[in-house]
Amino acid sequence: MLRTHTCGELNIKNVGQKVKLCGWVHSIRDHGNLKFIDLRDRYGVTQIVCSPMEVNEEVWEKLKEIKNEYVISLEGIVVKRPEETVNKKISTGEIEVKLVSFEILNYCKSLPFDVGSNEKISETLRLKYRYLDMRRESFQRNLIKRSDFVFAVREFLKDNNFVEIETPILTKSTPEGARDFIVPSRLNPGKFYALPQSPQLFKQILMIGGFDRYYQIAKCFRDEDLRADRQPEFTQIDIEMSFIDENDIISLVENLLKYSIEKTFEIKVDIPFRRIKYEEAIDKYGTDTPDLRMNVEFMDLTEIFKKSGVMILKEIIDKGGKIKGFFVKDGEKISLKDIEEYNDFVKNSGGNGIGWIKFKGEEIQSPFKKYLKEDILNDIRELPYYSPKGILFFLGGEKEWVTITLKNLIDKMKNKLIEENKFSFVWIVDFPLFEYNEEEQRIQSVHHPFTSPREEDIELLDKEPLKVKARAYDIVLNGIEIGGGSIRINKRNLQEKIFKIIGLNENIYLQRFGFLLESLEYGAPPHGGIAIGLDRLVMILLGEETIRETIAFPKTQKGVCLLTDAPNEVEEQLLKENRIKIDIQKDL
RNA sequence: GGGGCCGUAGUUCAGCGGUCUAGAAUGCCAGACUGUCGAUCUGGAGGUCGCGGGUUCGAAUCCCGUCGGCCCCGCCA
Repeated sequence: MLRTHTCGELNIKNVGQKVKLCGWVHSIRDHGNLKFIDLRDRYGVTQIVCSPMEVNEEVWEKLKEIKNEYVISLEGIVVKRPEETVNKKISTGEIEVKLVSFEILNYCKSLPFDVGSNEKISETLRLKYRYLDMRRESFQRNLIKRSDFVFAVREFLKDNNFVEIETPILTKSTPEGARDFIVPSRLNPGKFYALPQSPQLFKQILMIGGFDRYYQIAKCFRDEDLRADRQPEFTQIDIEMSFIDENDIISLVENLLKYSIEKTFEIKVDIPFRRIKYEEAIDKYGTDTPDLRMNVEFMDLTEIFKKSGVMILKEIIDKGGKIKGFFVKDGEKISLKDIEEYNDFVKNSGGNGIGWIKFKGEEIQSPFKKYLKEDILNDIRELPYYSPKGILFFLGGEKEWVTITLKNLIDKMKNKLIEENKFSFVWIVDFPLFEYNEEEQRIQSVHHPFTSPREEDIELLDKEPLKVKARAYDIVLNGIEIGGGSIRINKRNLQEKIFKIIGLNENIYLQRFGFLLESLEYGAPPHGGIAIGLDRLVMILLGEETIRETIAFPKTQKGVCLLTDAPNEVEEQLLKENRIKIDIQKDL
């Protein structure tokens, strides 16, 4: 070992010891005949002190060569700092190491950005020099927290009898769902593997193989456009269980999250989480990923405004439209200028504008004031979420448009509506099994085609498939979907029926999923599971705005790795061996 | 496929109703300094204002295109 201690380890108890340290030169403070060097590794910073009185001339001369981010090893004596020079900001602040000798293990060029400061650096540079970015405290902390969190997850699952099993990365393309990344097969010219969008089918097969509790920290790949919370490759905590129902999975995940989050972060997790039905979520929040930190629910105000004399609203109602709205509890947070902005936003979304009533005790302020008689106001005051100094916002029009526009509106007001920054988990349940894809003119699965319908809805499959509910559940944290799962189909005939409903004919589904169908005939137990987006979850727990802050080597929005410059062109020979011809129109 | 924002010393930014011979801070280089920890002080170097074209007597600044980064819609079973 080149070192006896790390740079975060020494304290007053080590005074007098001769130690060896290794690390990066964090900063040098040169006072002429007295130099301080902060030596850093991932455990902390230790101050090295040296003066020409204390070291031999050769060492003192060589010290002049050292610059920031040089890697050095050194030997020295731990000494107590003079009382008035103790640094309370660092764990090693009570001591310093008096230099005896040192060695430069490697030099460092002039840096593209300052590793020692917390200054915001453009992400382009951070990604190109990721190894320097990683030396910075904030990003280092993120990766360490992620590691700790994953460890806690494994610990919990191990304690609960789960077996961690790896599934293939080179697997079969199944065109349902996201676009696949494909890999040519040299041994099978013209054929391709696909990278897994998730280990879905393998984990079901594992259930059939008798591993009734499986998990994996699984890499998944989807060739779709990137977002702040979406990367082409990402990691899921993938779980599957046999002989269980929805409540077992939900309760397992609640306990898993409580254990792992409380162990890793200073965050309290209260379980069980609230459950909201899909339809209710859409109706009250305009989305199936509601952010319950905002204390806001949409209400149908059509009946109330029917009685008002406001012509615009009356016309909307007569045409079959709806009036929906919501209260902002603390109306003082919203200025007339803000309302102006919201009004413009609604107009840009295709509406006439936003209606509003600001309550000030008995008084009100509203563009519709003269049409709002006491009985209507009294009805409004009876509504849930009313507060004497709140504002009611409302909007009329076609029901779905109203809901979506209200949802977009509360997103704009988000920072005024979130009262405390907590972590708000919610389950969304009772999803429909299918939805209609207008573009492709066909029925498709809301989750995936292996999701089981509710027992009581099976008879609806033939006549009214869109009314069938799924045994599926999504988990949402602060308005972001962090996971989802379902009870799966474990009977061949039901699975075949679902394939047919989503428009796969027998030839196709046998070719794509024949192996699954066959396995279902060999004693497939009832089973189900869930997948939790690890990068996203950690992102939220860390308070980060992008998933890239939780991934060591992420890609840019164009899917490029700025560190390695992937993707790149490959050797002609490799293309030949894989029987691939490139067909790109080169611009001239 | 579409919409928006951004691109100026190594870095973070200012300048953008045309005059800039492009500034600041920090970093870098040289020198001074025995208690600093964002050390301090003195001096210095450092820029094809992403790239290409246009308008203009004159463009970092206005216009068009292009490249790159970010955010969003579509897409993500």
